[in-house]
Amino acid sequence: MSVRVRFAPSPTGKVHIGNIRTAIFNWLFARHEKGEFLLRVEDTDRERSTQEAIDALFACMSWLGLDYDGEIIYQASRTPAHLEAAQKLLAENKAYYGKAADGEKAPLLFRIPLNADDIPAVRTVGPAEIEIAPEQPVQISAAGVSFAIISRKGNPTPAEGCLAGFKDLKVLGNDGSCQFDLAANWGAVVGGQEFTVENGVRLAFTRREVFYQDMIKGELAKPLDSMKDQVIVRSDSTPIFHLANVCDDCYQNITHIIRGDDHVENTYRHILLFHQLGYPIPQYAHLPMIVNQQGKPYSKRDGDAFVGDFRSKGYLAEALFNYLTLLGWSPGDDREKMTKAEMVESFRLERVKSAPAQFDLNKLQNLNGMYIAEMASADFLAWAAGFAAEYQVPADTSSRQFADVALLMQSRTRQAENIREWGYFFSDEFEYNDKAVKKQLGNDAIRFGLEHFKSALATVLEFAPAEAEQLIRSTEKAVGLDEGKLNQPLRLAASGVTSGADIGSTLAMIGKEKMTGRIDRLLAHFNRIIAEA
RNA sequence: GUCCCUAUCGUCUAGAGGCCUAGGACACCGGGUUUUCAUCCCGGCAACGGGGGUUCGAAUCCCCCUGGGGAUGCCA
Repeated sequence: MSVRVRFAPSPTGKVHIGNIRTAIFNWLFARHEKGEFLLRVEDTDRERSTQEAIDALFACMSWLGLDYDGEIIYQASRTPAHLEAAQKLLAENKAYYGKAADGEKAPLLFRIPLNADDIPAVRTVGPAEIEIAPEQPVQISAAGVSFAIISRKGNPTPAEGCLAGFKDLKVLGNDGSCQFDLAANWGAVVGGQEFTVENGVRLAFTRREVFYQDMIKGELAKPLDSMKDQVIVRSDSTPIFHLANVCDDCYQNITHIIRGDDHVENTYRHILLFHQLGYPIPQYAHLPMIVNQQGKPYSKRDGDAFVGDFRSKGYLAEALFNYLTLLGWSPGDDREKMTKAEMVESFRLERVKSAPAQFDLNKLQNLNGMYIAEMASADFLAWAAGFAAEYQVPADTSSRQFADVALLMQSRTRQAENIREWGYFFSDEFEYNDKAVKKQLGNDAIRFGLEHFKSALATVLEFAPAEAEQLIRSTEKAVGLDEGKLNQPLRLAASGVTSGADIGSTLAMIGKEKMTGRIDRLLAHFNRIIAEA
C-alpha cells in the first residue's frame, strides 16, 4: 500500500514553529516515499478554532511550499461519523456509559478490550505483583481496579487501571491468603457488580502490555494495568479528540502517523481503538519537541515562535524550511544547506533524533544569509523593497538608486533588519558613531585631508567608484597621509558608521554634491563634540 | 507522586564495540584576502553528565544516580 500521511493541526492559534516542523517532516516523508500528504483541520474545538487561524495556517504552508494532496478535511464536519463509530463500539460492547455527573448525561467510555490476548498489539509480559497500602480498600468494577500504591517515600498514592489490565487478579492479604479472585467473579464484575476488598497488601496478576515499533523511538510498550478506559463521547454528546482523530485516520486511510512526542502516551490507546474499530494499525513515528533558547518548551509567551513572524522578520521560506529540517534530523553526512530535492531524497524517519532540540536563532540567521546571498538580483530587490518602509529607508523602492544600493548590500544582508542600515544612501539624516568620530578625526592631518578631499571633489567631472577611490588616493598623497588613512573618516562622513560596502562604491553612490555637504557636516559635528567634552 | 522517553562542544549534530588523541556546522577568538565592512581562505577555543558493570577493548551494550522532556483531562 502506498504511503499516506497527514498533518492535522487544530486551528486554535497561530501556527507555531513546532507544529510546522511536524508538517515538514510529514511532507518530507510523503515526498520521499512518493506517497500522499493530506491535510486535516481538527477544528472540533468550536470555542477556540478561528477562521483567522485557518487562513494563517494555509498562508504559512504555501509560503513554505508544503503542498498537500487531495481535499482538506474539516474534522468538525465529520462529527456524525465519529458519533456513529461510537455507537458501533457501544453496540459491540467495546464501549460503555460511565457515571453521570449531577444532572448530566453519562459520558461514553472506550473499554480497553477485555479479550486483549486476541490482539496482535498486546502481549503477555508475565506474572506481576504490586504492593499496595492496606489501609486503602481495593475497588473492583467494570470500570477498572482502583487501589493505593506505596510511593518511594512510603506514602499511599492512589492508582487505578482498567479491568483488562487485571484479568486474573488476586488480591492478597497480609498472610498471603487470597482476599479476592477476579477470575472467579469475572462474570459478576463485567455484569456491573462492584467489589470492595479490605486489607489487601498485594495485587498479583499476569501483566500484559500494548506494544508497537516506533519508527523513531524503537519498540515502546505500556502495561494494560497502567491504562484507563477513556471517555470518547462527552456528556454533551460531542466526540473527544482521540475518537475523532482515530476515526479520521481510518477514514483517510492513513498509513503512517508522524506527530509530536507529546502523543506517545496516547498511542497505546489509539492502537486499541484502531483495532476495535476494525482498521489496520498504522505505523507511528514520534518527533522530539523543539525547545526555545532558554531550553524550555515553547509556550504562548514565546511570541517569536509563530511561523508568520519569521516571514515578516525577513527569513526566507527556504532558509526556515532547511533550518527546521535540521532540528532533530540530519542526512548522516556533513551536508547542511540542502535543496528541497536533496532533503526529500535523503529523508529517513529512522534518522530522526529522539531527544528535544533547542532552537538556535544564530544558525537560522546564518543559513538565511546564505540563501539571501544567492538570491537572483530581481528576487532580492523585490524582497528588500518589501521591507524598506518598515525599516525607515526613505527611498523610492522602484528607483534605479534603490536597486544599486540593494545589490551593493546584498552580500551583507542576513535578515531584513539589516536593511535599516541602508538609510544613509537616501537621506542626510543619520546619527554618528561618536566614539568612532573622535577616534578618526582626532588627528589634524585627517581633518585637513577631509577638507582637501572636499575641494578636490569640486574639480572632478566623473565620480564613479574607480574615480572616487582614485581621488581618495591622490588626496592622501597630496596631504602626506598613508594610503587608506582617509577611508574610515570618509565613511563616517558618508554614513556615520564604520562599516559598509567598499568605499569607492559607497561614495560614488551618494554622489559629489551630497558628499561635499556631508564632509562639512561631519567636521562641524566633530567640533561640537570636542567642545562639549 | 507515578509511568514513559531522553542525555556527545554554548547550540544543531556525526558516531550503531576497535577507524575517536571524538568529525562537521553555527556562535566566539585569532590570522590572511578585501587599503574599510561583508563574502572567502587558514587556524584556535570547546563535548562523550556522574558512578558502577560487561569486554582484551565502550561515546557506543547493561544497571544505578543526576539533569532535561513528555504523560498522567468529559483539552487537542
